[in-house]
Amino acid sequence: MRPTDSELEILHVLWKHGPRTVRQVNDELSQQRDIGYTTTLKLMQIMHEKGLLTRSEEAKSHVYTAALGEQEAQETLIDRFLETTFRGSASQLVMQVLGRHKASADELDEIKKLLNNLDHESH
Amino acid sequence: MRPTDSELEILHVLWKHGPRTVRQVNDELSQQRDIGYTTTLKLMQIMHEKGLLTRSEEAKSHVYTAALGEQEAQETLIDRFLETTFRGSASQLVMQVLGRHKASADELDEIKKLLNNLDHESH
DNA sequence: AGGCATCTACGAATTATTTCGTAGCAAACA
DNA sequence: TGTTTGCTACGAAATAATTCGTAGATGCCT
Repeated sequence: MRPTDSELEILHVLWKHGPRTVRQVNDELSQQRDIGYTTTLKLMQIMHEKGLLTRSEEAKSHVYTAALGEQEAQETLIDRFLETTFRGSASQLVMQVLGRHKASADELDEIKKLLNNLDHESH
Repeated sequence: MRPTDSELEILHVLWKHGPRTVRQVNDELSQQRDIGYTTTLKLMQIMHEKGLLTRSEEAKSHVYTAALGEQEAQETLIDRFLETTFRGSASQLVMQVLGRHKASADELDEIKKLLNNLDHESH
């Protein structure tokens, strides 16, 4: 299941805040950009059909929940991005990202730690 | 200028082999998947309109060249991907990629070297 | 009860992308 | 010269993604 960009916007809201109604999601999205209520509604209905969201219909306003975790979604998207943009070369992607985007010292340390672990595994 | 997935396929061919005719690009793409000649032609014409490709019309078969470098294109795409999928957190992206995709020992070394350089810059 | 607010569902317009058929032109060939 | 081959240009269909208007239901408020 490959979320589109608009679908990702919605998923981000649900990942961050937990289960939400269309109204709540729309309020959040409205802060970021112009978007009509029925647009959000339709998107979430389609995502529900696709299985990206589950929903409880008990209350008058349905409450939606992301059907997949953030990591899980990111994995799918990375695979695809890596393939289309870097022809599968993970290290090339990493190098470009590190070269261009700032990471804090702590984050750099974390990455180094991870690298060392990878080294040990391969010995 | 944001290349689509199909456009990227074509750019990859041109980056790898240098200037090529529609026929040559199509021959290459045909090895990867089913695609009609006029599909490739149309795509490349549109990319030309958009300014993604330049072309020489001297010969009967036009010769196309990528108008932007591979790195340059990757930068644009990374920025967007980082934003939509990781909400801008570069280190999170790097961690996920390293955790999930194999890189050779040499590549890991290169990444470490880069990390050390980044460290020094920040001191 | 009557009117207002809020919700869902649905249809449809719009835009972008991908795909390919057809037509017309020009060079190569028999 | 007439036919075949290979090219470009163009139009348009098919698909996907995004957007929003309208209609109908339900509950709330006076």
